Amino acid sequence: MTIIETPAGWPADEEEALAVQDALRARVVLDEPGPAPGTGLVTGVDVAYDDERDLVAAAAVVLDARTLDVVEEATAVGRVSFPYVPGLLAFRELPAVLAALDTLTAGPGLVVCDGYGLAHPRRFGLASHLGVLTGLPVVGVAKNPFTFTHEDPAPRRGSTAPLLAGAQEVGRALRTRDGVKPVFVSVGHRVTLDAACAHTLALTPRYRLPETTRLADALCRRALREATAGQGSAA
DNA sequence: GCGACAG
DNA sequence: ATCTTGTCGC
Repeated sequence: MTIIETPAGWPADEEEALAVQDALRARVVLDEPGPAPGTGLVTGVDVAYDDERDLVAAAAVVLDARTLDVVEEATAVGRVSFPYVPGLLAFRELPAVLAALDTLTAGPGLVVCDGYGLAHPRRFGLASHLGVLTGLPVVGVAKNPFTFTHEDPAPRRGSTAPLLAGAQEVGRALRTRDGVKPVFVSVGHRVTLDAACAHTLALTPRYRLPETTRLADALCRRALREATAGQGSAA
C-alpha cells in the first residue's frame, strides 16, 4: 500500500475546482468505442473515508474481464484533501484513486468508478475527470440518481431508460438484475454509452453492482480499517 | 430564496 | 460516504 500525495496544483477551494473543470472538460473523448466488453482487463476503483481521523483509503482491483478473476490489487492511504461538494466529487476522490492506480503493475485496461461522468451539471464528473487525467477509458456507474430525471426502466435485466439533460442523453438508468433498482451509467472518457452499458452488464452476473465496484469497495474499507488499527486518535 | 444533490 | 438491529427471503 502507498501513501497518497496530493497532485501538484490540486484545487484548494470550490472556485478553483470549478475553473479546473472548465479547463479540462474539452479534453474528454467521446467518439471512441472503447475496449470490447468481456475482453482484456477491467479495473474497479473506490474510496472509503474516516472523517473522524481525516483519513481516506482508495483501492484499485484489476479483473480479467472475461472470467472476472482478480488479477491484481492496490491500495493507498492518506489525508482527505477536499470536502464533499455535489458536483465536485472528483476533487475529493481522485488523489487517492490516482495513487492506487499508480502502483499497479499491469495497465488497468478499462476503469469503472463509482459516480458519474458525462451525467454531471457541467458534463465533467468523476469518471470523465479520471479519464482525462490518466488517458484511460473510464465509465461511471452510480448507485443513485444525481440531478437528472429519468423514467423507470422495464423490470427485466438489461432494460434501460435515458438520463436526460434537455434532449441530450447524458447517461442511462440500467437494470442489472430483474426487478431490482437500476444503476446509473454514464460515459467517462474514450467509451461510448452503449459500450459502457454492455460492460456494466458483463460485470453484473450476480449482483446489482458491478464486481469491480464490489471488490474495490471491500478492499478500500479493509485498507482503511488496517490503517486505523492500533492508532489511537490521541492528538 | 428554497430544496435537491454522485460519494 | 458513514452511523446501525432486526428482518424478510433464497
